[in-house]
Amino acid sequence: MDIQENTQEKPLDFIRQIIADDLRSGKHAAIVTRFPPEPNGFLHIGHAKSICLNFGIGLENNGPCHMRFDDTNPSKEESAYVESIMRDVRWLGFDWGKNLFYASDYFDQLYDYAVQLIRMGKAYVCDLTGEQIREYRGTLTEPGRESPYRNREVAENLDLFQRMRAGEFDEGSRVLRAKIDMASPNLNMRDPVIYRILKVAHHRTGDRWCIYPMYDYTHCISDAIEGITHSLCTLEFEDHRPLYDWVLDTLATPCHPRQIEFARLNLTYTVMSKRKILQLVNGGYVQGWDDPRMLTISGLRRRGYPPSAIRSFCAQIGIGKKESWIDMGVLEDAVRNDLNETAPRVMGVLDPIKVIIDNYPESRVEEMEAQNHPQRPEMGARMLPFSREIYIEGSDFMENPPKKYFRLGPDREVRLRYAYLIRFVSMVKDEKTGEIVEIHCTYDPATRGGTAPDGRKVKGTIHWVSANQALACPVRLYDRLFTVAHPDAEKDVDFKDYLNPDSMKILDNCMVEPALAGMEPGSQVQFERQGYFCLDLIDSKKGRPVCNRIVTLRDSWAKEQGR
RNA sequence: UGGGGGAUGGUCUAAUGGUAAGACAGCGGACUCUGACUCCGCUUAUCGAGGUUCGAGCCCUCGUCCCCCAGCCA
Repeated sequence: MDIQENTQEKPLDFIRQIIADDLRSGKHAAIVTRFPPEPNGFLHIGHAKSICLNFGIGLENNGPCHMRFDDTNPSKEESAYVESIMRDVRWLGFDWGKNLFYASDYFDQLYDYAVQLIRMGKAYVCDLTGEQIREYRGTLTEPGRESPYRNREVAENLDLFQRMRAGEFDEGSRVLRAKIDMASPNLNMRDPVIYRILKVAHHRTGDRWCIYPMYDYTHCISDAIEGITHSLCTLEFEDHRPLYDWVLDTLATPCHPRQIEFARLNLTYTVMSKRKILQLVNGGYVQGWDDPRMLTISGLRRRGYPPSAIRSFCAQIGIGKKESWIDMGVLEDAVRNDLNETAPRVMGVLDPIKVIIDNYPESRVEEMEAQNHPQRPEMGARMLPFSREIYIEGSDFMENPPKKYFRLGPDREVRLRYAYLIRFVSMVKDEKTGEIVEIHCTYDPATRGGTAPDGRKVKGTIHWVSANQALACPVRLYDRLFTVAHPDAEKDVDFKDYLNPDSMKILDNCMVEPALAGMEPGSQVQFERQGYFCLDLIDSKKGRPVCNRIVTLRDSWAKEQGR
């Protein structure tokens, strides 16, 4: 697979420029990056940006990109998340080869480094409570005060730290802190906690440890151990960089990677934070983490997004330091572009209305040849059964059509795609409801295939399925989860108030062409004139498809009507 | 009123002292057996004020606005 598809001719983003400079100057002969998720939740489209960046840079420079789980907080982490994260990254098309790591692999080394820090007089065991530590830390504008335990002897610190590890003290009773500067204007430098007691089993190390290292201390050392050259993270870690550098400058680590921060992804019409996504799942607003309306990787997969579309989206939005909101339309555009190239075309009628072709022989069934992709003849053709009774789309007939309506109506002629020209004769309405229940037409036998030998022009072409051979197929129409571009913009309004009540519509009466019966769950198709759909991975069975709408086609008629 | 970042069309991204470019959105048109695709055209931007320079989005100065930081989370 050519994963570099969209990275070829674009100008380099600022991170890739730094990397190119480092290569050119000889600072580095090779590049090593890493993707460092915490296994405490599912990956979403925002992570995809980071994945594409880190693995993309790896691919471009023939350098590895390590997969490293940042698993230093066992109270939140589970191996189930490890599995799902690996699955999602692989599905996105990336491969870490043998470079699978866990921060927990480094617990022994991390401990040894901490002992070194103590020996250097650069770390101390502090007995202050959490609350006291906060009080001593000072505020944004006032310096902090030194802990009364700050000047403990090295020997005492060593002893206490060893006993912390041995489990002699209660959770929360003591921590190990780096001794830096309580007056620093950067709060992260005011003697940050680097180890805390957590009497919790770890998903990988079990009960071996009851003290666990903190992120700031762990991440930089893990990077250094692995020989990472460029450690890419999001903007909120900018303030942490001085601490990242302090640890690596203080300790004799194998190398000193450079941390570079970039802006995280924000998308309109959705929420991105783990906390809010969790609320949607736990509150039953969506049907789980892989609900097709969710922008989790698993949700996108279930929705039918090809990984290549997500990759090209990530390439398109670029990397910068400015906080930005990408319009959902850009993501949708990326899927349409991708699927337009690859998805076979198919006939599917979502809101069937029966058409009876009065002059067509009752028992006859013809086979009409239909292209699988009009622009790609190499994708071949299939045969569509045609007969006297067919279904067409409810919206393709109007009793009183407005101007510029090209479809079927009284006294009109339209083309049935790949079949015949038909002309309206009459319609039958339900006596009680007034609803149109069937339409009678005649066909022109001379127009087989869809072209009139007399050269007469027919503006409208509509899709159809043969009533007898059609396959009933439940369809779910998905739409944006929220009705406003920035659902979580207002602090005093619950973002859930903006949930789109029509984000999922379930249609039970859809009729699709028989070819769908032979398709594998997960396959993507275009229902001509309607949109891209996929056969649901879970609910579709061979021969009994259930389809999800991935995205609609652009629809200039709908736009016209909206005016 | 501490520290760290950031400001280019409606939204993203580029221009690395030398014609402000591309994508998405929008508008208009062509083509069309998908009102799709494709193609053509158009509208819309350098936060402000000074300065340096032949020349500034880019360099300097002073402002303005926005974001992040006071977890024993990552």
